[in-house]
Amino acid sequence: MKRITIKDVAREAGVSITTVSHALSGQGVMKQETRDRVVEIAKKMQYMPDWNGRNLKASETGTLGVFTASIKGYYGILVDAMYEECHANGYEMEIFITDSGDSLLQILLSRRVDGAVILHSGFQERHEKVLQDSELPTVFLDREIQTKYVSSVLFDSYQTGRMAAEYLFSLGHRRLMTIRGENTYDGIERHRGFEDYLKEQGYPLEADYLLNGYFDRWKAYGEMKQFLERKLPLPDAIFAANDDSAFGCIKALVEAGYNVPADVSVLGCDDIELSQWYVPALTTICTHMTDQGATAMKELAGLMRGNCSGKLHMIKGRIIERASCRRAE
Amino acid sequence: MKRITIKDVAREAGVSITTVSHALSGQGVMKQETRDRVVEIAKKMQYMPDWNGRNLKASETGTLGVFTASIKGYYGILVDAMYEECHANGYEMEIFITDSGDSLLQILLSRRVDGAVILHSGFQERHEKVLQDSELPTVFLDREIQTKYVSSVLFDSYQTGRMAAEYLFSLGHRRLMTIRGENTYDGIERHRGFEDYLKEQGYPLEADYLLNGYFDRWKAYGEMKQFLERKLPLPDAIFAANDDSAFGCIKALVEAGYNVPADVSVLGCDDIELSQWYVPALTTICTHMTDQGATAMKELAGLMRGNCSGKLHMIKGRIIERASCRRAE
DNA sequence: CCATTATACCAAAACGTTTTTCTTGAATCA
DNA sequence: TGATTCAAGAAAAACGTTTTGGTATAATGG
Repeated sequence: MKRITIKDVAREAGVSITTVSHALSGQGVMKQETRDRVVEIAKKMQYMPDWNGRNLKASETGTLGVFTASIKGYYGILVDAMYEECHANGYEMEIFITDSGDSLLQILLSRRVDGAVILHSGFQERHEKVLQDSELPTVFLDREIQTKYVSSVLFDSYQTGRMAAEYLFSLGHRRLMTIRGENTYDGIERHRGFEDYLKEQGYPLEADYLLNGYFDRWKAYGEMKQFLERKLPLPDAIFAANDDSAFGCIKALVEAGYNVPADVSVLGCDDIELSQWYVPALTTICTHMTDQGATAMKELAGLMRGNCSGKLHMIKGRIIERASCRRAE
Repeated sequence: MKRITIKDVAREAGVSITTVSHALSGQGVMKQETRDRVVEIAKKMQYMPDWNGRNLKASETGTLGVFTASIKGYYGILVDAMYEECHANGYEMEIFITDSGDSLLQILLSRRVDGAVILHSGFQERHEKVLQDSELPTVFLDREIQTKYVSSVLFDSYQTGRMAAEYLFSLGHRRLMTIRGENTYDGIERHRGFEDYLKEQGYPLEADYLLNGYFDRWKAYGEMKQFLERKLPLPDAIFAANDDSAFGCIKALVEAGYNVPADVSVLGCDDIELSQWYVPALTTICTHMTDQGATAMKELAGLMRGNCSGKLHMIKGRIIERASCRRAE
């Protein structure tokens, strides 16, 4: 690959590289004519300053890094929201997809980003320590860390679980089922809140009515199908840990000849775009994913401007009533 | 932000920076004891070689760049597929989201990527010329460019449009409607194929039966609703330029009291994940999006290994029969 | 006419690496 | 013993920039 450097431009223009640099950046003093000529030549030669060379010298790169394990589905929405906010604040955004916390840290320390948003379950305590030492402004999106240079944005999963139970209770349902997502911190918290509320109300969750959906449509579909084959009494209502498992669950119910919500109410969680398009339109708890991503990036941009760190933004769920839940007679 | 450099390690270990570099990379000759000690110290200090410094020297960075205007929806799926393939080939992947072809080019030339996949409608002819000069191995995912260093992966949109018409014809439908996506090259081609086939069969598309959906659910929904208010005869079948507009279209039909497919068949295009979950399950043309992304990255990886360039991978659509289309009596 | 100032430009240092070349002292060989 | 090789490591150059600190030449002031 050929690379056109500042030297090439300097040679072509018959000036020093200093002059080229100054001409292009608008710095220094020189004849307007020289400046124009150099700019013209640089343009004609399609010269673009090398990012490595430039930023080796510079202390700031104008770039914020986003570190995640995936940009699929849920993560894609978060990252996309960050992008908008990042640009709105005049920063470039770089996305780094990494498998492990180790590689994350390596990239974090070796690449020149001015700040970072981290959304990675592989990031562990030992990594936190190193991050702390690096003094890089950082926002975490999936855990609570508040130190110097570090803020976090958190979704209140426990409260959401409680909210789900409370809502279904308020509709008059008492025999509840849940399809939990047990593979993430988020899922565990949602479930804990749900179960706590039921226990407090004196209707603790029965073992047969706890299904494992792993936040996955097909897993939830399979679990539900299996449950239906056991011919146990149908629950009044089901809380699915996310919209995806709600869809899987509804599919199994519909295929077995049941009607949602006439025979059983189903409550989802997330409010992904599909939910309003589904038939029946899904009643769900909005987790404000776009808001989560935007808030994280906004907080980071604030940190960059010197705002005080150590903040915690707690984002709360909100019930979106549609057609998949109904009041018990 | 504090940065630990090779100098810091050298000072701490009481050796030269050369020795540190050699010790860490396993190069050069030195006492095993020295090597071990330096490695140990570097680890303890959490030293990570700076990417800028390193790659300023190196000719290859082991990184492939993906250039796109968005990672939302459709694009997210493509990019995600690329990521898998990229890592499988031992490369790191960097995603650059840019607004314009100009900024794309700027990043392309200034960042050190070994190769690039471009999926950006803002990339224009004048940019192609510059790219050509740079000799960077590149794969385009949305247009046909085949030159030295450049290959392309294309979805056969024209053929897909024909296929759609042919399929609906084969079901016995004659009065066809289409909701086209006129804002992209892809959409224009799909539509052209669709209309050509109808013309050839002697049933040219009537003007009232051509709706503009811009590949968008809500736009399609609005257009369809507006059409229904005009009380023109319902078409036998509708070809929506993508699944999203199919959903919008079906929603409008259902709200107006019609049944899909009993009253009208609807054929989508893309086969996004939701399609099989929708009610009715959407009959659609699979565009193999994951395959498109993976193929592009695989081709790029091949280019990197010196495979000959200038290839064109044409990906064909395939009808997925589900529940939204039925045979005419 | 000498000292000062302004103009227009350039040389060199610095950024953090890797790599090539060089130095030093010890060991081996003839 | 003097020449040669080897080991272990260091100095220096290179990568492409920006920035700091010059250096000529011309213009100005007294």
